Amino acid sequence: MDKSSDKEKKDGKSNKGLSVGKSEDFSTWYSEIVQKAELGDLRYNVKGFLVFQPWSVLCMEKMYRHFEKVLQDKGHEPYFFPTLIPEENFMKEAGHVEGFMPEVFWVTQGGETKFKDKLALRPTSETAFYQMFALWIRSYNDLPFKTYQRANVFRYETKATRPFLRSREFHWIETHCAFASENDAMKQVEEDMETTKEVLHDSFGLPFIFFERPQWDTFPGAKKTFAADVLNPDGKVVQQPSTHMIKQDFAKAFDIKFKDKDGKDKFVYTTCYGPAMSRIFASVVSVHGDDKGLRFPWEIAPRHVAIVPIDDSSELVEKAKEIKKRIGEFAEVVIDLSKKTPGERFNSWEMKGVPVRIDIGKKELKEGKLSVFRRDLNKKEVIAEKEMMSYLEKVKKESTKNLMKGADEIFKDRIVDVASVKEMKKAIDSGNIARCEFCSIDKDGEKCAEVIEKEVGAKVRGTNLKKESVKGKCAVCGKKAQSVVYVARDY
RNA sequence: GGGGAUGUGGGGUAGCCUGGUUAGCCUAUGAGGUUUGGGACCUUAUGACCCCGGUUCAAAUCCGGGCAUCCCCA
Repeated sequence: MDKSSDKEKKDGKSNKGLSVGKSEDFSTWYSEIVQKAELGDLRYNVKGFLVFQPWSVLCMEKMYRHFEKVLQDKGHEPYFFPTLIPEENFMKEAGHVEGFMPEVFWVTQGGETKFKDKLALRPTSETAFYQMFALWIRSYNDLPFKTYQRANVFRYETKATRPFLRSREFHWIETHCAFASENDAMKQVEEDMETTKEVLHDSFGLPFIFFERPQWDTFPGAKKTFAADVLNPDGKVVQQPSTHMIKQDFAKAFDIKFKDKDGKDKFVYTTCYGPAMSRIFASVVSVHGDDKGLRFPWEIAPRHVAIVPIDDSSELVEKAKEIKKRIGEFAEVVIDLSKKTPGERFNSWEMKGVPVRIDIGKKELKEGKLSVFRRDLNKKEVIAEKEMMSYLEKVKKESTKNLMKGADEIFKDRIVDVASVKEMKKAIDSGNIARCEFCSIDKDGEKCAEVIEKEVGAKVRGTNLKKESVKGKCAVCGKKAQSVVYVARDY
């Protein structure tokens, strides 16, 4: 047998499972898991767009529900705004225009009629919300005014697109809020950061660092931008929710005024916050996944339990149904009646990442026991059937914590202090985040940041919100340092 | 922004250099059957050369153009 047919055989087999471990080749692992666990179908024939398949949709729906509940509890009211934004709105705020223009999809025609004023497919909805804010907000009694919507937005990305991580259409929540004072607005920004921690870390198990972005890297039209960076296994960071303290320029451009207690008309202060479900999903996949495939925190698992009857005899199928009924509302259960061999079904549920698998065969039936497998620990054990519910409760309670614990380890030892560009390059090239003293994250520091981009191929992510003491010199230009910044490659 | 590749059934690929039979293989999918405790097997069926032009008796293969996609570097 020659080499090429050996390879074919190997390739053929790998088509079912993953051909590489996550740690040995993350990039290949990621594209494989997207296809093989049926998260998304990339064959849709518009570049940068993909079909979201059930296994990812079910998870993202849960994320949405969770996020929306937290936001509503904190006083945000839900809206659905139109997808189209008139060019006129869009052009009102100069900084915004400059930042988003290169990425906007335009609708220029309806049927045969060419529009005189084209319409933007929203890349974000400030300019849609704000014109309505101007109509709705009258008095200080209307403030704070806190809204959100779940929406899909469109951006003509010029960087390489990747499924879920960066697509030209993505799914997110955007909050838009208005306040009477800058102080109130700043408190909202802090609340947004707290929300991010509650949801992303405490519920979804994703570790991140919140940075204040340098002045040259703020949201177009914002005064200050704070963003959570999640670290990927390959050492690159992914920007997750960001929250923005917006300049009053927007309120002025859209004429959003309120009559204050003193009888005077004043402009509001606005903030916005944008957690992207599709991108958070990408982080859940890449952070929690292992060599066998996906793993999910219980709360956002597409399904919780898969029951695999070893063969298709009616007694086993009946037993599976009975167990499903008994689990009832406690967890979402699928019974796998596909005609694949048991081994293949075991493997495919592990790849798909259900937290618990229950195998039922004649052996279990006879002994009144169940073979159970928990994905967080990849541990298989035999339990008495009557212990089933307490076992599920235990896994529900522990599995998210276990994943979180594993994920928190990621940052450990990955932050390396450096004092020169050379050291920085070395640290970044070996998959770390570099931390150094830096002249300034105001405009003055931009030149040094450009040097870093050019020499190291990485970006200044900003300053950690936890205050860090500065005593030395900028690692790039050698002038007196004012900040400690983190530098990383990003997606 | 710069560079390098590649387009062959649903997915992954061989064939291309050196033009020539019915375009091979793995996988997926449909049907039938034997199986079933960690990625089974048999029979059978469906299904492809990116587009336009050129060279030629003959093009998946060579040439030109277009379109699309992927990778790397800064």
